[in-house]
This record gives sequence, C-alpha cells and structure tokens, in this order.
Amino acid sequence: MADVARLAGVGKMTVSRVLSGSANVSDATADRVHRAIGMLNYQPNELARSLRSLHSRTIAVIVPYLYDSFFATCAHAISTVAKQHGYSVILTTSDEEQETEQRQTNLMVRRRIDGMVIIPAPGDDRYLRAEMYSRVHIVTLDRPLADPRFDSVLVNNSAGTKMAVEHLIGHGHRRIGFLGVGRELYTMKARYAGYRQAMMRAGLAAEPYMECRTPEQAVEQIGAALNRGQPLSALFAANNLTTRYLLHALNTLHVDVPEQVATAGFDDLDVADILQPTLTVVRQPVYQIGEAAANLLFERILRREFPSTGRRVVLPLELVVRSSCGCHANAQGNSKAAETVPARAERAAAHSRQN
Amino acid sequence: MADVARLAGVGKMTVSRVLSGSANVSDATADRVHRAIGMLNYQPNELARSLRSLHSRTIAVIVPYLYDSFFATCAHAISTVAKQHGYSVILTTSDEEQETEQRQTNLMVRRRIDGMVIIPAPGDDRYLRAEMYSRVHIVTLDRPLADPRFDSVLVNNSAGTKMAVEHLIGHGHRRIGFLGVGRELYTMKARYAGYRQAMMRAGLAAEPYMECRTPEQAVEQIGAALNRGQPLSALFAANNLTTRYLLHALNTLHVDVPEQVATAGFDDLDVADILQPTLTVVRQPVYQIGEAAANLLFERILRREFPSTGRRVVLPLELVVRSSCGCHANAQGNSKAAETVPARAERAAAHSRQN
DNA sequence: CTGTTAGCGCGTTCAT
DNA sequence: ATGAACGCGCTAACAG
Repeated sequence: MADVARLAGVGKMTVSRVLSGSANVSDATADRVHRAIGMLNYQPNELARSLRSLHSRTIAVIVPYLYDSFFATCAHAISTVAKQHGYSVILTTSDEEQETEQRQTNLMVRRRIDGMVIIPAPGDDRYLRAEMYSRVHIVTLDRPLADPRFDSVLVNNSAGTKMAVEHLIGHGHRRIGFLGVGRELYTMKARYAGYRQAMMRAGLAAEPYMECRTPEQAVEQIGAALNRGQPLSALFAANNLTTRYLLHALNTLHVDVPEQVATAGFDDLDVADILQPTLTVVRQPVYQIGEAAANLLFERILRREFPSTGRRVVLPLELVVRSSCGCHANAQGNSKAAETVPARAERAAAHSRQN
Repeated sequence: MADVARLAGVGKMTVSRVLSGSANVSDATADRVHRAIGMLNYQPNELARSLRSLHSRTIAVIVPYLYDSFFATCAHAISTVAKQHGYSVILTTSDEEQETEQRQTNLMVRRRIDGMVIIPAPGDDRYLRAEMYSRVHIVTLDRPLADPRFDSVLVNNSAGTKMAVEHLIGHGHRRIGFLGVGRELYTMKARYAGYRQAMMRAGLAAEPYMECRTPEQAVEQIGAALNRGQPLSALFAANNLTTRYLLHALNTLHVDVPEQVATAGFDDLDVADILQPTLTVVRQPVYQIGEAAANLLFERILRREFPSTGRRVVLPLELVVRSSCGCHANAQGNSKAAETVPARAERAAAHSRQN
C-alpha cells in the first residue's frame, strides 16, 4: 500500500480512503490512486483490514453434512445471500456431533467472524452462553436452540406431519407406521409428535417409533411390521433419507405401493415425480429457509443488534399429493397430476432484502 | 493477550510461545499461563496471527453450485480433509460464471488463503496466470485448466461414456442419442467425444448433441427424436441432471424403459436402485475425487511446492449395470442384481494422507 | 480534501 | 528460559 501511495504521490490514508470508497477524495487524486493500484497490481490485505476494523465481512455456516440435499441447499442459499452482501462464508460440517460443532464454533470466534448460521447438532447447546459468543450474531436453522436470544428459522414439523398422516387416514388406513432416523433430533421428535397427534385424534393407536439408520435396518423393521398379525397398511417416512430407505426396503420386499402399502414422507425429493409411484410428500421451502436465516443474520449484523429475545420465523409447508398415498392410483406419474395443499403457517414472515 | 500475560506474571511473548506449543517454556510457567487463559477465557485472534505469520490456515473451495449432489459431495470431502489438517474452508459458488469465479478467487487472494480447490467455470482461465495467483496453491477438480502448472483430479470421461454406450450397442441398439447440458463444459465435451468414438467404432452414425437445459426442453427434444422416421431406441444422459430430465421426459411421454427405449447415464443417483427400472450408470468415485484433490492441495501447501508442471490424477470409473439398459429386464430392482464393471483407469493414483 | 499519529493483536529478532 | 522492541498492513481519530 505504501508503494501505491508513493507512486500516486499521496499518503497511505488517501489510498485507504479510495479503497473504502470514502467520499472525501477528489476525483483527480482518486484517479491517480486507481491508476497506481492498477500498475502495481495491488491487492489489499483483508486480514489487516479486518484486524483493524474489527469486522471480517465473513460469516460461518455450520451444517451436519453437506451431502444431504436439504443442508446443501440451505448452504447454497446462505452463500448466495452472503455474496450479495459482499461477505464470504466459512463452511464446516459438524457430522451431527456436538463436540465437533463446539470446536468449530470456537475456531470461528477466534477467526473473528461477524456471525454464524448453525444447524445445531443434538446435545446440550448451553455452551453458546459462554461470554465469547456474546459478540457474534447467531441464527439457527431447521432446529431451535434452548436459549431464546438466538433467532431461528423453522417449519411447523408436527403440523406438517399431521397433515400428511391425516391424509393417509383419509384413505382409510388405520395402522400407519412412522420411520425416523435418530430420535435425538429435534425434527424427528416434532414429526413423531405430529404423527401421534394425528393418530390419536382419529382414535387410532400410534405405532412405536421405527428407527432406520441404515437400509438394512429399514428392511428388517419394515419386513417385521408387514408380516406380523395385524400388519401395517401405510408408512410415513420422517425425512428424505428415511424415504429412500423405505422405498428401498419395499422394493427389496417386493411390496407394491400403494396397493399393498401406502406411503408418504417429509421432504420432497428431486426425483419424487419420476419414481413409481410418484411420492406424496410434505414439502419444505428449503431454499427459502436458508435465505430467511441469512437475511435474519444480516439484519442483525447490519443493525448491530443483540436482542435478548430472538425472532422465530416459521415458514409454510405444503402437502404435495401424488400417488404413493393411494391418490391418482393409475396416474402415470405426470407431475401436473399432483395437487398441492398449502399448510397453515404459524407466522408467515416477510423478508425484505437489506441494503 | 496482554491481560493473560499480566495475570500469569509473564511477558506477552511467553504467552505466545505457550500458544504455539513452543518448546522453550518451563512447565511451571506454562501452567500458570494456561490457568490465566482459562480464567480470562482468552481467545487468540487468528486474524492477527495470520497477518503476522503470512498464512491463514484457510483454503478456498469454489464450486459451480452446491445443490448439485456431485459438487456438494466433493465439497464435503474437501471440508473433511481440511478439518483433519486444522484448516478452515471458505466456500463459494461461481454459478458456472467465469466472472463470478474471477471475483471470488480475487477476493480469496486478498483474504490471504493458503490454497484453493476450484471446479472451474467454463471460459478463458488464463486469468489465473496473473502474478497474484503465483503465491497460492491451486488444484482443480472435475475439469482441468489450460495452464499445466496446476494439479487436477479427473476421471476418464470419454472412456467411461464409451463403455456405457458400447454396452447399449451390445444390446443391439443402433440409433442411440446423447443428452447433455451446456456444450461448453469440459465434461460434456469429453463425454460426447466418448459417445462418438463408441458409435463410430461400431460403424454407427453419431447423433447430434441434444442439449437439455430444462425438463421442458428435454421433453421436446426427446419427443421429437422418438417420433421421427427412424426413431432412437436408446438414450445416454451425460450427467445426473440430464438423467433426471430424461426420466421425467420418458414418463411424460409414456415411454416404457427399457422396452421402448433403453437408457444409461453418467453419474450414479442415490435413488438409482429404487427407480423403475433401476438405472445403468457410469459411476464416479465422487467423494474420493474431492478427497484426492484436497490431499493434493495439502501436499503442496505443506511442502511449499509450486511446480512448473502439476500432477494430473485420474480416478477410476465403473459401469454399474442395472436394468434400464435392457439387462435384468424382469428384475425387481434389487440392488444385488447389479453387476459392476471396473473401468480401466489411465493412471490410478495412490493417495496417502499427510501428517 | 488530505496527511499524521497511533494502535488493532500477534510473532520475529534480538537481547538478557 | 524469558522479555522488550519493532513491524505485519491497514484504518479510526484527529489535525490542518
């Protein structure tokens, strides 16, 4: 920078001002500076800038995995919003482990990031109360934190599940199973609760939670549930992963859908309408969830707000009725045949882009 | 840090030494320092460290999109390797636009990242010759750069495609179409070339490249190709996206697979074995590609090597034969029915993890 | 409108 | 084995 200043015949301060686009520089000198920058191919050191200015124009994003399309799409949305604000994103994965998450959030604080978007791993999240986190803006996604200070973006998992299960009940099913991954996850708990509500309201017995962590486990569990005395006639899969396991198992067991067993699930798959049968699902507005979280975060960052009570944004779900539930039983999987039922959202939030 | 030093009754320098794990500190004082760090909840400022030490323990990853599972899985692999080395990852998307990529690489240099893993957007990549890039290690993935200085990890796209197309030819097909996304992409060019080779070697006429950028375009193109005088009897889809478009189109057009039209494609889908029919595909070792690239990068970073001729690692493909090609025509989509044919790899590279 | 002074939080270079 | 001074590259706060 000193070189640039010398070549332009000005002080370092003026160069700095030009770089920050500060107003108080005459066009003539600004031009000279720009020319000097071009000549020397000068690249400002963002590290030094951040050190001095106390903000790094960087946010951290922590998701469990990146190969889950839900998380990846959220990350994409956040990254896109960040780019619009001229921010960079440091992205890391927690692998659903609290300890990893904790190590990473800690590292991010040491890197002086301006904010974080986290999909919290299960476990005790009180570590975020530590004083070191009090100066960084935090927004969570998909799962809330116990501490009410932090903003979060969610969907109404139980209502969405209830809607889908009620739809299955409407088809006359009385024994409906629920498949989930780890019970410790917030979303799984909420969805199972919605399932139970739907069953109980219809005067039906809720089945125990079927945990499917692997395709093999799914085959085993589902096989047992279909071969017992009073076999299940419908299954609800709690997310995109269990949906795949479910379909895999039904294929392996040579079970026809929806004739022998009807299905529905949480999360839309990008192949949901080319599968046979096409899948009836509760669709989350995935990209919008990430986008809303990022908008929330940047609002806090730009306003330097650390509220004692964070906002909780709930985005709407929709039930996409295709044929795996028993509707359109002889439709050829044409996506135009799908009907969409918007769910009632607890609080629909309007998000305007800042800046 | 000054506070820590005062509390521990030592100089700042000693604290610094303790943090870096430097040898020349007596155990007694080291203990006092650690205690002081704990008391004050001191968090070292990585920005200042980086400014001083000239390396940030951060790498950049630039991919076109994050919602494409191929790219997301690569990113996940890179992120995992980086974490093992104690590095952070700044991840950005180029949206397949050179200009965005250029802006982002530039920003990364200003952030003084130690290295970059790039999946280059199509276009003239000579901008990387600029002097500013000469001090950062660069590895590409999936697509090579013109400049031979940079390491890259690739698969043999043409050989893989040839293998699959020859398999279709083996089923007796003579009019086989090729579906791709943008022709400007390296992988699309290479795969189309492989397709042409396979066709020509069999004495068949290669069809023109069918560009499918949207589901609608796919329906249109495929509809025309199946309704013309000499209709196609098989189709090859050049990646995961076109595979989805292809299946969607065939569904919409009520075409039976593989009876009316056989298909094969590049890239395995995680639902490939629950689709009806199950898909015959050329599978890339996606995670390993990302991992290999990251290992290559860290090797360069740790050895501070800037070779004039980079390495080119080619990873093996395999043909996963399921039923969409016409094999196992009455198999029930059991994944155990799939046969796997490893492809000849040009150069199989052994990668040992550093450190 | 522009320059000067000071210091962001560390680590390297010397001393001791 | 430990500490003091200096500087990494930049900008906030004041002068002029």
